[in-house]
Amino acid sequence: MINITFPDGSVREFEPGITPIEIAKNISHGLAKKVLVAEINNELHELSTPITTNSSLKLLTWDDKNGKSAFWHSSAHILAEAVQALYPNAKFTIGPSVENGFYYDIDFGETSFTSDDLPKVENKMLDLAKQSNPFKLYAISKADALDYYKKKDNQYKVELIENLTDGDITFCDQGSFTDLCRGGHIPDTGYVKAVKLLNVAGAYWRGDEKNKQLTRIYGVSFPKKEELDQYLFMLEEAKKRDHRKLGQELGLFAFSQKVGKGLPLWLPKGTDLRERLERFMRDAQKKAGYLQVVTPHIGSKQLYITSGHWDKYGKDSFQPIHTPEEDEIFMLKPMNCPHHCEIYKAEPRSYKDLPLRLAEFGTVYRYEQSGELHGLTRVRGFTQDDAHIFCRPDQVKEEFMKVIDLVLYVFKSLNFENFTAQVSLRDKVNREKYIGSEENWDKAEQQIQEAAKEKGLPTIIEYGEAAFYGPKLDFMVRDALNRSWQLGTIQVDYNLPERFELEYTGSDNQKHRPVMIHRAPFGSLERFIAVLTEHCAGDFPLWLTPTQVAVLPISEKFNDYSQKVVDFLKNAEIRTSFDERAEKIGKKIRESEMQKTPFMLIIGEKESSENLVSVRERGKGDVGTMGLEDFKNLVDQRIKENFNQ
RNA sequence: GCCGGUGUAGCUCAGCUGGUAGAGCAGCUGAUUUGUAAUCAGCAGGUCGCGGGUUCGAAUCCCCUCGCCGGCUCCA
Repeated sequence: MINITFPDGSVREFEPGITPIEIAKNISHGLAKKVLVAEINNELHELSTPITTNSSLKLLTWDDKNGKSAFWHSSAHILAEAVQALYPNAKFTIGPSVENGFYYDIDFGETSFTSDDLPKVENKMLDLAKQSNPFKLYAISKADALDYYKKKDNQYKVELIENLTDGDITFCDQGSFTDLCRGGHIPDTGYVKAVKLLNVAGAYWRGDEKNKQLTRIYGVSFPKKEELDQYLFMLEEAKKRDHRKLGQELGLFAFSQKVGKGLPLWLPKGTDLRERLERFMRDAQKKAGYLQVVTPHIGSKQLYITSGHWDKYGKDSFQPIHTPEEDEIFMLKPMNCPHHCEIYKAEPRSYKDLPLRLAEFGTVYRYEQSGELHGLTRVRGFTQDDAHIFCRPDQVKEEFMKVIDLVLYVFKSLNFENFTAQVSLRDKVNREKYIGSEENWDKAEQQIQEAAKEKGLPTIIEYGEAAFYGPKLDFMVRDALNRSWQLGTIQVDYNLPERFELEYTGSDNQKHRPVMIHRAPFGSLERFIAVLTEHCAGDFPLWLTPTQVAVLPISEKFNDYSQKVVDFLKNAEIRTSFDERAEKIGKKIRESEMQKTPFMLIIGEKESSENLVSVRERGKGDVGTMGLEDFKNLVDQRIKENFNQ
């Protein structure tokens, strides 16, 4: 007999060779129907895999992350089978599951495949699913595997197999389709009840832009039709939160083809919101000991030769600006750090001056690839809430922790809860692409991780994601469509102090080199506002929103009293709009609702004769009448609630 | 930058296989004076993204180019 250990720690005995599906049946009929795949000793296996030794076993269903992965991965096989049936010459490469579905990268050769072709593939997939063909995993020798794909003239699979070890290679059959695959499938295709192919896209073989571009088909599948409907509904809802749509509807920003792509134009309301955010950050930074500075939008070529950016990015940047006379060359500034280094150098520094924290809302320009531009999240001209902290090596960790506090304060004030912290370290192998000493890197990487840990941040570590000059800690937040964006960033830099020969006099009266920390809690105002907009679906917090109150007279007869209300509110520094048109109240309310105005004051006969306002609050509806002072107090109280929660 | 899609009035969109453009909303004018998500009527508004070609004739077909959208690659 063998011992099987379950996730709850319980252990049961079974005959050697028993399969997970038999164990599931043994536990309950319901479970046996629901279970999709098994995790045996922490590895995904088919339910038909015999277990011969003492093992741990987790029976995974649709409710488990890995259960979904197996389901979607298996769906990718069905996608391939459908494509093979319709396009016999298509060559298959890889087809994994992803966070929300699956894809398959396919070389269609000369045939063009477009989104118009998706429905017929989708239908074929459903046909194949209905056949309930079992997924059969079996071992194959490297020679036979290579032979199989060489006959099919599939250089991609051949390349994959060549990198595998003989003895570890498995194929998986379902219906008439065979694929190289390491396993972890659902029992048969019949489990897939609903399929939606979402889009086609180009993707480079092995993610390298020098390689051939393949056609990637994205899809998602479900064990129940209703779940697909729900998912599609959710996607529609998410689109309504898109900051590009809301930005236009709420009059926050615009783009102009004439001005140029990736160059946002801030409209009055957007500017209002943006300036308020700036003020918020400026105040927080003042308390945290930052000093505000201002630097020009351009800098001489020499500045960037010193910083090293000229060599590394010169060719891929906006091209230099030449003056009419002499050989003067300037560049649009792609970052603020070199300027700040020169501010550091403007006077001699003592160890007593450190840390020196220089902050600037610095507008920078970067030549981003055209295909990368995306609303406000990826633009060519943007403003960072930048600051550089120059400190002694022994202050790095403490400064780092203070910045984490600041970022968390910002996130809390704006009700961001779903963020992750990503620690980006060097690539474990290719060390030559990083500058700076091994010792400094090790020290910095360690300090970042310690600081994050002590602050209790939920972190993920990514190797190879560090900047070339130092490791970093990024705060990642998702947009409406679940795409992940980097917002706040904290980066250690041992490079620029070296290149700019920054120094301070220590207590030993010797010259020492400071460490530089780059940090931007918002990241950029553009991206931050984009993600914030999607996060709150345009319902900005009361303290931040451009228009806090709309005053809506029921008829023009009450415009005079309404004007008094408006004056009172403006005097109380409450941002107020006044709709004095001769429209019906229903229409005025509707339009204010669509503008997501937090408060509306409805003014009619009763209000004007009794010096009252009738209050309609966002999300609550009519909350009754009150005097002006009481209303002002209500607004103040709501603002406080946001910060105290 | 690459693959695919797309581009008609300020906005959202219609316009079949080629016969020189239409709706709703917004705007303007007038009427209406209204009680918690759209009052009515009239008017005005477009070199159909730009440039070229095919054709007797192009929003529609072809080529080029620009913007936008979905991915890929990139992101100091």
